[in-house]
Amino acid sequence: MGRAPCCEKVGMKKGRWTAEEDQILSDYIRSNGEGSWRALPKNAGLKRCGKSCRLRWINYLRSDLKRGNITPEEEELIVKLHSTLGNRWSTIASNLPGRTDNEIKNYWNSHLSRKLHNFIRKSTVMNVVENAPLPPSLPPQKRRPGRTSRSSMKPKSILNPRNQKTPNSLEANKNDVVLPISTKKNAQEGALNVLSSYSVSGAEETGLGPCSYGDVRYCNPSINGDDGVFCNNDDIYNTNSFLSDEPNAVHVFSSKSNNAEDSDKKRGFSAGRENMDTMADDFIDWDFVCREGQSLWDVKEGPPESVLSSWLLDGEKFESDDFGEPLDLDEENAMVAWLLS
DNA sequence: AACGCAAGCAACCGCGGGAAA
DNA sequence: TTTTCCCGCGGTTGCTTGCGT
Repeated sequence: MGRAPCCEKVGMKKGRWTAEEDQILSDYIRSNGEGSWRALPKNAGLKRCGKSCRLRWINYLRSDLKRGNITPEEEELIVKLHSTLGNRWSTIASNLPGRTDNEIKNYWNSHLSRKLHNFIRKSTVMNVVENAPLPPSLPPQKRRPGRTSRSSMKPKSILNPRNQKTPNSLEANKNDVVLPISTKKNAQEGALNVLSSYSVSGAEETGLGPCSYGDVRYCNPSINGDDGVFCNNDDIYNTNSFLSDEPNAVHVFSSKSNNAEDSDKKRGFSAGRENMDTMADDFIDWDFVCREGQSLWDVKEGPPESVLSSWLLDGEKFESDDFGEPLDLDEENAMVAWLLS
């Protein structure tokens, strides 16, 4: 038996709240207090779902909310807490007075996840030099300010033949670089392993190779045994070539496209961002990145492990796979207190 | 100046936990 | 013990705004 709806859906208004609705809700809660959200709309005379009223009050109308940008101090605290708590936004928010879980979640998904994205790229690229020289000069990143778009985080469709080149048709890019490869976590059976890349923008798109996230499982493992190919540029899935003939090595590719959006639209691709995260967990040698990486906010000083791990671990995965059982409330509070100390 | 695209944020949705009946 | 209901959380979506071309 399915759950009963939280409220009568018919006749309920959705979408943006008007100033008038805000006023009604605020007035009602100030005189009657919070709670009884299910009954609130009817009592207050609002044509809104109770959940919607609650959300509006908590995230916007409460008088104790702090407005304005997240400060660097708050950001650091968010990162620290996230490293311990994972995606438990409400718990994190409870340690940031005036901030809501929704606000922090949005901030993480926009600002901080992009930092993570760039950080991974930077940290892995920096290690390339251990095995092979980087190209003499990489074109500077050119992108609009702001976060990485959702669409640009999508893998290229593996279903569209346009996206699939046969290995034979591929040629190594002269800018390709060989990386050490992780054998800790293998991709799906029959797939190639990990890697990373730097991005090159401003060049034309010439086609998509088999080494983007979406395509990696179609790479032919016989090409070079355990080696793998994986590309991660600013628009993470773009790549156009691969070739490797060295054991325990992978190629880092230059990209010839900086606009995955158009390609995705043309192919009708759709995928959630978490898919990328999950796949990244499968493919990336986190130990390697953690060990060698540098701080996102201060490249001169290595970050505390607790902080660094936050950037690199998906909250869910970190709870279930890497850090044992979730903390109970007391342990969690103790951990938070320790972090805040 | 107009258009298109991407970022940011507000809001919605589904689910799980806990309390009450 | 089971069922129902409410609340809260986290993930996701879609609208608005602003920037770049």
